[in-house]
Amino acid sequence: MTESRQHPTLATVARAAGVAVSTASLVFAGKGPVSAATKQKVLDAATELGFHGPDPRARSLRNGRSGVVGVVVQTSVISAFRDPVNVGMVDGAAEVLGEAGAGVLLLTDAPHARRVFEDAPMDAAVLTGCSPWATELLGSLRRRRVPTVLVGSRPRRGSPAVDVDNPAASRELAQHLYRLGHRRAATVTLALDTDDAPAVDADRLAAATADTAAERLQAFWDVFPNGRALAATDSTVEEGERIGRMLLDVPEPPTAVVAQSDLLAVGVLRAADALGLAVPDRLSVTGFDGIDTSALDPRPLTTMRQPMQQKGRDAASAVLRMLDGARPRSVLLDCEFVPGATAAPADCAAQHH
Amino acid sequence: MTESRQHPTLATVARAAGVAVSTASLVFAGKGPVSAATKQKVLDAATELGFHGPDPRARSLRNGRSGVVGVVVQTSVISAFRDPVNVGMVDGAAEVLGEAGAGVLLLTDAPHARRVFEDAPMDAAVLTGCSPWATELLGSLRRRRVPTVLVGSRPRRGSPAVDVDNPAASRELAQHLYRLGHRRAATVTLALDTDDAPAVDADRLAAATADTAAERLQAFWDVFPNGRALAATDSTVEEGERIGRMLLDVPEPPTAVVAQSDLLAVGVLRAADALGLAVPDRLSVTGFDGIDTSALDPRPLTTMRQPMQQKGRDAASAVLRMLDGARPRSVLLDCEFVPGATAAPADCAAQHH
DNA sequence: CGATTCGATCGAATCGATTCGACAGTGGTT
DNA sequence: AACCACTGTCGAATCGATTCGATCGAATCG
Repeated sequence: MTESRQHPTLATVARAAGVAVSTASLVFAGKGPVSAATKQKVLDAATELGFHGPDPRARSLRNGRSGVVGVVVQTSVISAFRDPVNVGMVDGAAEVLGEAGAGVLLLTDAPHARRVFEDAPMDAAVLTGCSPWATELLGSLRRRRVPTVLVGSRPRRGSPAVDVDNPAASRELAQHLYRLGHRRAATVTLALDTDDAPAVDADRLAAATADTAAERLQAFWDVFPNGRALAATDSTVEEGERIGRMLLDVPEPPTAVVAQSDLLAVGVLRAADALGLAVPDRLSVTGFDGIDTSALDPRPLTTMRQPMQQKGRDAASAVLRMLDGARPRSVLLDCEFVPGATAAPADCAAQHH
Repeated sequence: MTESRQHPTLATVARAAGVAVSTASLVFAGKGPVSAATKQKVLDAATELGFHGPDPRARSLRNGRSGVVGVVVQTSVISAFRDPVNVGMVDGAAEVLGEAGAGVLLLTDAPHARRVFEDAPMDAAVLTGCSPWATELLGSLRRRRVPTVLVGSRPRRGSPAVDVDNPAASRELAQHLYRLGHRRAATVTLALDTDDAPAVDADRLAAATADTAAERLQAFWDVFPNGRALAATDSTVEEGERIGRMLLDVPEPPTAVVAQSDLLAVGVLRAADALGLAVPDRLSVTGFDGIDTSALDPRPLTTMRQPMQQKGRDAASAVLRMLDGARPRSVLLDCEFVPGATAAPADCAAQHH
């Protein structure tokens, strides 16, 4: 009686129902053979005592699973989720994980959250992006024997990766411009490393820590070997405009700019507007991602649409398979070319300028 | 020796170091008095065996804390995070929780994720928004004795709430318009309930499930008792434009539109543009939130800036205090009026139209 | 009718840590 | 010399479930 005000546990309920704890457990697990009468007795006792299912903590200790998958995004939540690509990815992952009964533990690589990262109960992890910390975080996860899937980088140390085929997609965009007659092209890359300086040369590419940015730049240079490349620090419209101005506000501006993300591309469009360069007449601009930019700019972007949510879904199912002991292979998803209206044949006047 | 390939546990390490489990535990907890020599022995044994800290699952069972706080957003991640207000809130919460060593479990009120919601290990929860499910979810959390803080709704059933002072802020905006001479005003509300129909009357307001939308509408009607009100289904630019057209494409359009969010306000601006109504000369538009809309529209919005991240931070610290046994009071944050450039004195021509 | 299954239930071990009370040794106080 | 406070260490109980093997009565079979 003195325990009537305590947290009810399986033991409490079992006692009240006059059965063994193990039997009560069977009832809640829905397994084993339990007579209807006993089941009802247990359920009644549970309602009576206000017991609403077994404690997840105890359960997770016993079966070694917490039912939680960590999803690690770069830097802060706010800056990661400013980019619809990340949001789409997390959404896709949350969808699949949710259906499988697993929760999403949102983690960042921020230093002040390292304690959480190290201590958080998680059965598996999805590590997105390519921060300089990624390697370190991956190491920590491997030590803890947490199966990990990478998103947006190459497979490493036995962890499979889910990503789009960046080289193919980027080459397709560059070649599209090349076939339209463009010979003077430039590119705005995503962050390649922690360096804030925009100038990018072959050495910096070789030392880059961000696989995605590096692959896309390499593909660009495969098609335009002498194309100028400047690195943005973030995938935002503002950065796109800033770098765009640097590329376009010169005596002999390029006739085409390949931006490594749609947000950057919109920024380049703004820069072009400000400098009086008509798009696509005088300047062609391509993006990457295929997000909805209609709210940002009326001109539909020429871009590659990448399946963001699918990336999240695939990463999630890979991670779930790893929990079942499988060793899933890396996944390379295809992008889809979106013609848009920001790329056109190279303007003769501009070429002969 | 046969256990050399097993998961190392505290017990394994203790045995290898020749000390008791309890002593080894002291070492990792950094508590109790342990001699430097013993400490080193344990640490060495741990490195040797590849033991990297105690298992969070076991720890959480023992001390009844998992170090995880659930953050519940409405519907899917992708639609919740389309709104910068939610992102800012989650970011603020993640920041405070991270510093306190707690993880963020991202949950949705989606039906297919109910199992996760019920079973997830969490010590406390932050419940955002006012979906029709909120009451039910709150009930479930209370049964599980999970301390909960609400964001964006009124305090309920002993759960404190963190929110901005919607009545005051909304009244301030409406009065601003009134003082500018506007007498024919209309409003675009956020979703009031699950009904998709735009028309809103006093009865619907009385039955509304979304506190925020209801409070803002009430304040609007306090100032403009006969103002027309239409409800959006989402806080998006598209919805703003759709409802904006319904409000403005009539014989005698209002001279001012109060939108309940900045995204809706930008949509109204678009609708005004499309109908040839100059802003702010012929039409004044106000928003709410104070997000950065520069990428969406060059005209700085007249709006109320709400401290989104602060909401998240306050909710997080309230929840942490509840974990310490306190019963924190609800928090009402102030908004800041942003003059912007989309509200101007009522145009005489329009008034006399 | 005795032997065999099968279904329902129970007891006890286990998951991996935390923590409290006990205990031995050490140095200082009167 | 007897006593005390304190430090460092240990053993054992505990958190709340899951699960395996054992048990026992009843139904089935030859």
